[in-house]
Amino acid sequence: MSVRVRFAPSPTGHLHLGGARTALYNFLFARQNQGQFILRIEDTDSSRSTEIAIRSIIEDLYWLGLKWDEGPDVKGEFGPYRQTQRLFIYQQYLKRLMEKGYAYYCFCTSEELQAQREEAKRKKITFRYNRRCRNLPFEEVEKKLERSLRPSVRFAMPTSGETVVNDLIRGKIVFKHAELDDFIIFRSDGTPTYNFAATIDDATMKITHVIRGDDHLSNTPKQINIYRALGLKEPEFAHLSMILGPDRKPLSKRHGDTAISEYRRKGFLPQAMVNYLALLGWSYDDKTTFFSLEDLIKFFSLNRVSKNPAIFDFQKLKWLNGYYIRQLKNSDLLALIEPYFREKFLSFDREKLMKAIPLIKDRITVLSESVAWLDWLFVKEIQVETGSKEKIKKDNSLSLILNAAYQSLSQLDDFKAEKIQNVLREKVAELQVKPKIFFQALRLAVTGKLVSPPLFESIELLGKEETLNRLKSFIKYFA
RNA sequence: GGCCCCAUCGUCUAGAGGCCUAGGACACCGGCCUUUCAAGCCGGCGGCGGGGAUUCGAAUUCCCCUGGGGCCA
Repeated sequence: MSVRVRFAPSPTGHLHLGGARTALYNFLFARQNQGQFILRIEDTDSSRSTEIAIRSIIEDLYWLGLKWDEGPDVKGEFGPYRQTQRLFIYQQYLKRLMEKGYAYYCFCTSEELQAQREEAKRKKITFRYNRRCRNLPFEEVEKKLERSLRPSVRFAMPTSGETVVNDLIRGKIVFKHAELDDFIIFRSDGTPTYNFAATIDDATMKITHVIRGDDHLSNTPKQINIYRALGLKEPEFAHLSMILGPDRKPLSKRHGDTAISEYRRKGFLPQAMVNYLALLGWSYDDKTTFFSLEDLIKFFSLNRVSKNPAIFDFQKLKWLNGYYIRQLKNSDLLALIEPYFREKFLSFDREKLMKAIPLIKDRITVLSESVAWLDWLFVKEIQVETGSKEKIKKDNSLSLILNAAYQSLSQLDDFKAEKIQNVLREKVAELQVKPKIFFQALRLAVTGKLVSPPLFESIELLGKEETLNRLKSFIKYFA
């Protein structure tokens, strides 16, 4: 039987890092086994689900390069792929469960249940539903229904024995039935609960491997019992541990960006995201670090997925992103950073930007940073960083240096980096100043910054006329 | 509170009884290169949560504790 896995997000917000990793692992597992990867939207909580979120999740998954074989936007024979459109299926299976005696109406009110809860608390025992409605006589059920009481529906769990989950990552986990409750599978408003809907979906979509977050581990015995009650074949389970923030709490907004779309916007590359996420909880061996999606399809395996929760390391992601930026062809990098320049400048010289790429390629770690590295090249008037002048030499050598540089450069016809360097170095020797002082002064006058791309190449790019203009006005106002 | 999961450098991890004087990567520190910042190269710092047990021998197996997390309430 061919492998079928799914990623089943709730469209209540953006695709976040944890979800992306789960999707990635599912995708890899499917591809590696020539199986099917399915996208299912768990939008039963319609109050919090939005169309925008669905679109954004889909967009982010595609951006990461994770394509699915069946989903809301890709037809497949097990659809529909949105839970809100599958209500009729849940009702069908609910009916079957009721007929087989594995589900029953529960007329207990929330007040009654609350009272039970409080009593349990008082007696310091664990609250468990007392199963009062489990064996209601048929006539009584009928009578209550006729009085149009709106019952919920509970699943009749086995009362003894145990359910064993053979988790592909964690191994054997035993849950005693005595610990498990007759949980609600249909609410009194006629909507299915998560555990029921997800299970029926997985079963009817013929999912063979459920790879999902750790937070569902405790739900698994309930779900397995639904499969069994229905006589359906259970899938394999693999539970991934969570991604945590630096404080070891589940990753959330207060730890910084958690949405994939945010990373995309700032200029992270999908290659880096995929590589980083793959390594966050999985490893191939003791040294290999770089993996393309193709590599991962080849090398990924569930039994090398780590059991411990992983703390998200933004630094390492950035480092990886810088690495992938350096691997890019210049023309590709140009295309990627252009949007950031369009956002900042009404118009700019695209040729110039292309030529500037080698100067920043080793320096940027996120695409959006390219603007701060090169803005001086495209503005009419540079902004001199406050306090920067004070950081370089304070005596009057500043004007001396800049005048000398002006003189040399103005006499230079072949305005190329190498030539620029030559004449300036001559000046440095002649004036007997430290190269650092000389060049930092010049850098500040030309770019307005003390940290910039390599100076001579920068000056060449700026062009003779503009360079001289900047020197002149800098001398006038600052030196 | 009940049940469940997890535990190796600050972080991600390698490690499935002797190959471990615990390996790699990020971060950090130092050096080289150098006009700044990077990149690159070289080097350094740094860890098996604690206690028992099994064994000739334990990071590795078992038990307890502690800590973190999840689900249910």
